[in-house]
Amino acid sequence: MADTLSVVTWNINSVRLRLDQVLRFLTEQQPDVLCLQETKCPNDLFPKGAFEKAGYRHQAIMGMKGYNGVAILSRRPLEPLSAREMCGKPDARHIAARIGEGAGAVTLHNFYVPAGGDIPDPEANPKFAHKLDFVKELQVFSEEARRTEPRAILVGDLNIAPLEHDVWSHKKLLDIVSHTPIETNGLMDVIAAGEWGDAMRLLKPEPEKVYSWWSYRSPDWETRDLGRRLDHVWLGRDLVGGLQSGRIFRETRGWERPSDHVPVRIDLEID
DNA sequence: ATGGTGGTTAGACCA
Repeated sequence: MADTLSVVTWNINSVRLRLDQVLRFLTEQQPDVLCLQETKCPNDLFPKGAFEKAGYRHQAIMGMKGYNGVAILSRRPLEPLSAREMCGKPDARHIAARIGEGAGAVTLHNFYVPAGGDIPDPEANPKFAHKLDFVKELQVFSEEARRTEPRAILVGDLNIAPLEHDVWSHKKLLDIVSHTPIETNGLMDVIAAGEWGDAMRLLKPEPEKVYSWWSYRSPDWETRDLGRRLDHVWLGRDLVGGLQSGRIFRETRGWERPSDHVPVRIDLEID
């Protein structure tokens, strides 16, 4: 019998400040699973009860004070898996869970890759060096996942727009952190190592422009449309064939006091 | 070449 799983990834940039927006989105769209990044919320202050009331009783959270933070909210039972300390730092950039049981189970990984600062030089900018180290570690992780977790899904704010049409101007952004060749090549190596299927690009191949983020610093984001695709859903090789549909909820960027990222959703047949 | 905006949390730090 066909079982469809809907998964959304959304960098919310403070889950407490935008709790009403998350609840509105969940009420309207009712995805099975919502993966959040940049919750900026210690675990003991996470608004668990509000999400439970909305039907998302099953939660795996990994937060810290002030920065970063990831969470998985689910209407289906989930088994929390151990969160990884990427680059040896306990900085709440990964969480994982298993959803479903037996042969139909999938493993879901939610990552928040470091943004990397402004200067695209690892010698001059330790934040960029950290980002490159993180991507290398993601490659090692993906090789392992390909061998041991073929029914895996990797989502998150990866802070890299890997393809030419993942940004508003490929040429103008080649020196801009998130689209430099060292980052985009690194991310393509991660995809190759995991044999991941890039779900949104399977549905909307190049040269269609696809964005999930618009800077706060650009006024008239909607008309100028200087976006980038920083948020990703990747499917392990045993899941790619089940991909049904996807959507990017661009309209949430126009909500009052929005996140600079918008939700990205995929619907997937898992058995 | 620069500065533009936003969140956390109380002066920077991060995006």
